[in-house]
Amino acid sequence: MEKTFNPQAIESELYNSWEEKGYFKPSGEGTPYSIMIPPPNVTGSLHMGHAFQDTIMDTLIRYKRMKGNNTLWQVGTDHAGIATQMVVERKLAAEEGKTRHDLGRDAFIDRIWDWKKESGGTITKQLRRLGASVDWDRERFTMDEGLSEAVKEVFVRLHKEDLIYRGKRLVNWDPKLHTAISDLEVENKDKQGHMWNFRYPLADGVKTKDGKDYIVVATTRPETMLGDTGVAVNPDDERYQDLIGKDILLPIVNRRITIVGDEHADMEKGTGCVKITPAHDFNDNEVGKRHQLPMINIFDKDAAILTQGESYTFDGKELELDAPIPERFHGLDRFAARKAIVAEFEALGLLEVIDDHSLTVPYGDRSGVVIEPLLTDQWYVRVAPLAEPAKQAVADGEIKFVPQQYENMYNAWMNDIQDWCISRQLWWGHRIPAWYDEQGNVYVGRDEAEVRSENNIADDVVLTQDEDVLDTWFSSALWTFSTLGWPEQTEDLKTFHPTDVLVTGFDIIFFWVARMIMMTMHFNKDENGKAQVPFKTVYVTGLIRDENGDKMSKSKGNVLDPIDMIDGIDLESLVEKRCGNMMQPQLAKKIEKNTRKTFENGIEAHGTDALRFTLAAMASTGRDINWDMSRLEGYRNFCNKLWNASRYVLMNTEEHDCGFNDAEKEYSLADRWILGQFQNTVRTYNEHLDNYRFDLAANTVYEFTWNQFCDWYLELTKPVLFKGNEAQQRATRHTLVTILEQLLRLMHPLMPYITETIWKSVAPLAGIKADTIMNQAFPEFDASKVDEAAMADLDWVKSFIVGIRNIRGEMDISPNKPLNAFIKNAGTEDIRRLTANQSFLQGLAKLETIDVLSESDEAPASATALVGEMEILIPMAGLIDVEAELARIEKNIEKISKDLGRIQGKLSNEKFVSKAPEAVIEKEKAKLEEVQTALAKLEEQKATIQAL
RNA sequence: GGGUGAUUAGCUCAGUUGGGAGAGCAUCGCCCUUACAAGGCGAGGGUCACUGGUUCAAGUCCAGUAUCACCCA
Repeated sequence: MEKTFNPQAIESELYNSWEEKGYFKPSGEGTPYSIMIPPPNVTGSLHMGHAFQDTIMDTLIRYKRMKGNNTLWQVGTDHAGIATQMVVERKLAAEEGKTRHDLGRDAFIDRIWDWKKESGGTITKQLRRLGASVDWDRERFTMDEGLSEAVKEVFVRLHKEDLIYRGKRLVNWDPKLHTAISDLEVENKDKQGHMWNFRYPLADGVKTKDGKDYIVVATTRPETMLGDTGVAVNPDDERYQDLIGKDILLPIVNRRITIVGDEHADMEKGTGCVKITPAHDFNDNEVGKRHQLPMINIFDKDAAILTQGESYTFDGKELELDAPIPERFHGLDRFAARKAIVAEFEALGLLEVIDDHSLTVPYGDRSGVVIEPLLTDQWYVRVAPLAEPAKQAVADGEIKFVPQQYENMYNAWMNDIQDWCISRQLWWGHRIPAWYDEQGNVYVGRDEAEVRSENNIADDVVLTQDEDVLDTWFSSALWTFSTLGWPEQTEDLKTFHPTDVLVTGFDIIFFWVARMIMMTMHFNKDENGKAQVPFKTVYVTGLIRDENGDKMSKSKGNVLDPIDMIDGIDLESLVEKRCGNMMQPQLAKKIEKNTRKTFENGIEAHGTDALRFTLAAMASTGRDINWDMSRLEGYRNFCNKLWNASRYVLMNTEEHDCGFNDAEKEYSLADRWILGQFQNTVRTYNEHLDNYRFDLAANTVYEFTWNQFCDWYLELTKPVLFKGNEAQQRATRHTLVTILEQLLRLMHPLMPYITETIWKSVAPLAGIKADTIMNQAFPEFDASKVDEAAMADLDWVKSFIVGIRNIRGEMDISPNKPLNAFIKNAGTEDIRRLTANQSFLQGLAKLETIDVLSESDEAPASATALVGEMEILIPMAGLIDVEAELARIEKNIEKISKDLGRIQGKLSNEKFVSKAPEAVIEKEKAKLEEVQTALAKLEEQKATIQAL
């Protein structure tokens, strides 16, 4: 074995061999256990968040696989409608100067498939590098044939059940991408803006209570006044009560609109009068609906002013109402229109005041432009009926969130759920299975033939399919069952559904998790007809942020590629990667500067195992993670530690008798101790994994490996291996091999590569003949191997050695210098332990002699260490000066006196003694005695030395 | 405005029935000791955000305040 662990040398080759041998496939035996990967965007690449979640999924899958479950980790990608279409459109524009319209729909879609072929491999390559043990033969894509069938089937069935409908509604319109988006795709940002106060003249000579012939409305969107169809005042507002039902003559367009009384108008806010534009504001829309005001649309698809307002009723019917718009506004963009309208009000003397105002502005999360509420024809899922069972499933504990607090978030959203706008004005996606005849009648069916036959439509009637596609999340919502073959009732579906765990980020609980629960429960029933949940547990991860706690994003240029953590990357390549091909090139300079500052020397290679271990170690419950390179380095060092410990074990066991036979074995105290320690580690580790506490599991195994196995046990084997008899050596070798072999199995789910590599050398020594660690049994706790007496004895040995090391450390005595030790005040138990472990003590504390003093013996002037009541003396002659030892004793006395004070305080408190549980009091009493003894010994030592 | 979470060592974070404040990294000292200098041994470092309450006992439970983050309106 190499002296330093070199991950690159082993990883890819191992992965390929695992994959080739089919180890990732379900075994077909044991209790099924399945996880569906949250499908990443096919044209994207995996970021640290994916690496995090994939590590957790792989850890769970490998853990369960080793426990004998029939495990399936289903892999796949989604087609990411808007994102993908945008990428290909940009590419097309950059390379050929064409738009998708130049190509036409079919040709453009072909281009997207080409692009998918070209870039789709990125993710699968990354997943392989991460060691993800997914069953590649089952890889799915949301746009593949089977899944498209499922999408169609679901759409048609929901439509038949009247759970899908089409309607002219106010939607979130993205004027840049020319598509509707769901409210989840809208990002609300707080902005500083203005509030314009306009005078709206009252018609028919009506006057307000204080004698004015106008009222003042306040608005943040002046341009929409062209589409105003009413003004609302609060019905309880005495200032305006008598104006309800009266008319206003809307300036500029000279339309008569009515004053209505509605709670929406807040008496405290502004003037108490609100203009109502039902076609361009969600709140106004509600008001309009309540008062049956007409809706007037004034914007086109670019959010520029129309030449003529379009008026509708709330049933979506066109109205006869004439809504002319003066020519000077025609075609103006909404922001230009705003300026023009304000200027005109000012010119008319109707602009009262402009106030600064902070407001929330909706932005499209993809396009970054301000979203416009717009009246369009869209398809909707009526979600409320689907939400009921979905809420119930969580309430009943059929689905558990880890951490549990996310249930609140889920419930809050589900309780106030809005219908889901599922149509998108895009080309890339599942085309909506609806056809129109020339009269505009709509028919839904699996294909045109079905539509014709079900509706008795003659062949000569022209039908055209809806141009729109479905929201990507519509197909993702079917992921757990569509990937298993639904609508066919396949064996896979029966075996692996419901799945066990969903591992995902909190940011898509609404987008995906909730919708998956609703869709799955609606379409999947068990043999008793009970709705099936998609998964039993939702493990919600936090976000991975950069070292400053900022969200990682391309535009900030602080994104890290997990592969760069694994393989390393030089600074220039990293700068190029972050600054090249940017949507906002003006940011490149700043990003370059930050990158050069944060990663002065680029990034070193750390290997997959170190990355995975780091991610696991930082995965505490649902909190965001601030990425910390030094943690990664620390865990890479851990890999190296494990590697070298294994080298030591192999060097001392290979080609030796390791006792996997009938030959006599004489186990040392250290052997019995480490076997027990390991069992305790196994127990806690299992518990932590079962509770999804990957951080604690990682810590447990780290602590055992480094602080127990390496720091103590390996050192304790040296005296045996170098000086012991054959039976002793055999037993220690047996223990070394046994512990290491099992430890590797224990760690395999977290660190697959290094464990497999070492295991292949170690397993044969333990008499195991197998190809891979992957399907070895997972270690289970065995109480019979925990020897409590050995644990106590070894604790004593440790304190002895640490005592000597303390003296050496604090007195600057080289660890190489052999010392002579005297023992004072030893009890019979001390003597037993001392004689039984001479070689350990001498070896690890580097002692030349250990002499036990009898009570009458005169002790030389010494530095002292305490083990219980026993004193270890290191003669000072020639080594230690009096002042230094006095200072050391003084420091200890101070420390212990503090403890003493605290304990005495407690025990002299009558309330404590009378109310605290007996066990606690006993513990304090024992502690008191211990501390008092130690203090007395120290004082005694101090006096002795002072007397010199 | 409503809700959730966070605040513990210089940094990143653990701390699960309330009972001696922990880890990794960083810092300081000594050591290239025959598995490992990506190492060994030792050391220093914290009014557990603040205020009040419950309790014999609070980082932990309760109430409030402050700051930050996120979600919703």
